Amino acid sequence: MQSQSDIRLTPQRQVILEELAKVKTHPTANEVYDMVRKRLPRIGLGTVYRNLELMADNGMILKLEVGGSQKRFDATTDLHYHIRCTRCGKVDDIELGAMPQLDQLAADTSDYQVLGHHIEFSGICKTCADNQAESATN
Amino acid sequence: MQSQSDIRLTPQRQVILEELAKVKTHPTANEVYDMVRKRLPRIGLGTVYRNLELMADNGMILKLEVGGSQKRFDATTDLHYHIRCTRCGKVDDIELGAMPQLDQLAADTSDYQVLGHHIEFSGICKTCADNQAESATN
DNA sequence: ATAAGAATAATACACATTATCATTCATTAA
DNA sequence: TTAATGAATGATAATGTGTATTATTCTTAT
Repeated sequence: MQSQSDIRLTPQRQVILEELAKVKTHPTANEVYDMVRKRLPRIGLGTVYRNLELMADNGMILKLEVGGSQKRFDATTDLHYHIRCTRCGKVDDIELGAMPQLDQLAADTSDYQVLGHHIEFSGICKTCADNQAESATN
Repeated sequence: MQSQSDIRLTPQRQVILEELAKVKTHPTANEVYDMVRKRLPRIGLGTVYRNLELMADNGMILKLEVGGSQKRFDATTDLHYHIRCTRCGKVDDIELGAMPQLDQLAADTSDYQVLGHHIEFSGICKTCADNQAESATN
């Protein structure tokens, strides 16, 4: 019944972790694949998927199951919230203090064993808003 | 530039709406398809997808982009939150007052034009917890 | 009744993710 | 050091969810 930190740090896993930690965005598996491939050109896409999943299960990284059709990954594992641009799909952190007490409230009002929560804002990012304003004045 | 309430209520759309309103769960498109097919055996899956999407755009229903690989649909359109069972994938409403003021906070601390938010709790539903307890005592 | 447009059903397609499996790599025990 | 064992990888096939296409059917207005 061990579920933590006994995974071997293969070169592939190390590079995946390093590349993920490098960026402040929240890349999809494919984007991670592209980043990693610059250093390990022969790595397989399956390996990236498999290891991202594994590291997320291990608590080493965070798997974001946000809106949109792709899952995203985050090297920062402490509780924080996100905002997603409905135009371009980009996901950013939102600077808003965590509210761990929500879990207790949810536990009180449901018959679930509550494990956690996530808040996802949606909106239009600055880039997309600017692009829109630009094409409107044309 | 109309985006509201001028869609024709075809028999298919009516049945989709009725079946969705009947359940308190948050079915996937495929589940809606199965429900609707009992009354309209010749309906196509594409029709279900197309119309769920259309009605969501229209604000008649809610499209939930929660964790897991499938989108879910909800006949209740006012702001409320959800909890998802990480075992079976089921999604239930959580009885927790809406916090619309979060949008303002998010707007203050980001350069997004904030449109809304959603809170998704995760946990283990009673059924799954009971099943687990049962097999543990065997 | 007829023409014009909208909606449907069937099907093909696209994309993200998972499964399979032969090969390679790492580790352990002689 | 070497043989054996199991884990991880890379290549590829398969699956599943959702979207696009298109010929046909249905509505509606005349």
